[in-house]
Amino acid sequence: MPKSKFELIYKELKQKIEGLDYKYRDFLPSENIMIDMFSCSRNTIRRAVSMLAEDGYVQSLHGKGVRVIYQPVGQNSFTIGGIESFKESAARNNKTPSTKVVQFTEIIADQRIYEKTGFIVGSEVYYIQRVRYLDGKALIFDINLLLKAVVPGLTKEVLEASIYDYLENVLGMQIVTSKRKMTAERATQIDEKYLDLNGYNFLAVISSQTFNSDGIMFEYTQSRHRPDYFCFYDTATRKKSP
Amino acid sequence: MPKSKFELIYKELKQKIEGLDYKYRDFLPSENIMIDMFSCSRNTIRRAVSMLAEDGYVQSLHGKGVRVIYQPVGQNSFTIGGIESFKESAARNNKTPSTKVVQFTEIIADQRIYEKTGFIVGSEVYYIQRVRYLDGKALIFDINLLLKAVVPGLTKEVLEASIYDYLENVLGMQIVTSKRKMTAERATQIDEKYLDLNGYNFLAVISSQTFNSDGIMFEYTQSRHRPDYFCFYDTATRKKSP
DNA sequence: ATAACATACTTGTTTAAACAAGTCAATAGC
DNA sequence: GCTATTGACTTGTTTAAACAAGTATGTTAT
Repeated sequence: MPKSKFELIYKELKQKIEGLDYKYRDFLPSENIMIDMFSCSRNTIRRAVSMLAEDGYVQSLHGKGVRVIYQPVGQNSFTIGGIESFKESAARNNKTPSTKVVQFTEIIADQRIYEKTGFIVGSEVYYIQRVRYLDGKALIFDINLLLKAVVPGLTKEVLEASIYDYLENVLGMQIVTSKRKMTAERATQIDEKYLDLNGYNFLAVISSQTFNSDGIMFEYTQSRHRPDYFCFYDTATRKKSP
Repeated sequence: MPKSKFELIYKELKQKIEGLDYKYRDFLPSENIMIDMFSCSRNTIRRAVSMLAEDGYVQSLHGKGVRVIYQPVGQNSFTIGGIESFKESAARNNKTPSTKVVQFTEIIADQRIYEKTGFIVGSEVYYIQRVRYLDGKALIFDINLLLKAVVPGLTKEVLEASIYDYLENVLGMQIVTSKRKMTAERATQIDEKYLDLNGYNFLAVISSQTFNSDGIMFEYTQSRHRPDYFCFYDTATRKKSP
């Protein structure tokens, strides 16, 4: 699977920053130096560096250089990254995941569902509820709506394993963009029924719409997390305004 | 203030998408067409389009075109955008903002503060607590720590207005990168004392570190929001992995 | 009819070059 | 000693070109 050059450079620089070869407040080698290091053009370097800037790993200082602003993070809560499956996140957070399917039916999207999820009225969708366990504790309650047309042969076994694995490796679908919304909500009776809430009466909720490589929104997910095991990271860069 | 070409194109396309000139699931004009429309090079177009993709406004489909995936959002809660001041967010959400300073002292960063905020031990910092009102309701509790060396002449008047205004327009400082963390937390006694919690016993919390154009982290902020007035949006794009 | 191919599109990657603009230190001139 | 300028760096913007690769639609040959 030959990756593109800028991705390789991006990955290598990222690893060096995470491995503290380049430390917080250090400068990366200048573009001209990196051109020799990686034997590529300036544009390719700049592309890799700008990806690191998007990740909040570095910041470019006009006329001076590119400074590392990455700081290693203390890992006690469950962090949410880019687009990751539950299994991938669990692995990154060094937890053992498991999943129980508690609901698996089909419905037709009506006006109310459209407003909540974005599925066009009349679409046939799977409606799924799952409880996610980390190291044996029921910490996350997932509600999935999946476009039936895009995921025809869905079974309970797939749901207990990983939908993303199935989509990407079996159906060959590529997940590309995910729009997410973060809120905090009171726990419902269903949350209380299925989760180990440990006294909490509220949850951190991520609602997301996922688009495949055809630009079709094929999934709506709501993940309801116990707050003490939840953490969402984000980096923003200021755009010149008015 | 002459902006760069790619920013102008980005802005124009963004407005057309928000104004529904290009609607959900539409394709943008092809790159070659836009080269003529804006009389510029292909790279410049591609840069503007990739910014829209980062915003979750469009998605590129190899060999086919660039599809709009922007959907207008229902506006009942307080949404968080890129890097925005409280005043800017309030304006965008059509609310009248006001601010009360309830604490304004100076402290020296110790080990505990370093671990929580990232300020180097021994730094002199301002410690500020403010209550933020939207349409008269006390909804947000803000804790700010600001590096004194970077913001020398800070006064209570500035805090009641807008720190960002002061930094950008008076001190000429540019805010560039912001690293943020989203969590949900139980309300403290201080929260209960100052906020109209309306029965809620928990809050949505955003903790952020802000870097200026010298790459210096000069601010740590914790914003504690009443959950029913809080919403955080984000877009992620999948990167090819191992 | 159908399969295969050609072709004219689309976006994706990479290189090269030129110029603008910010930073910093050494040097020249006072 | 001090200031001003120069020059050598840095990143930022823009154009141009070539080739790769995915998609759609035609036409051709079976």
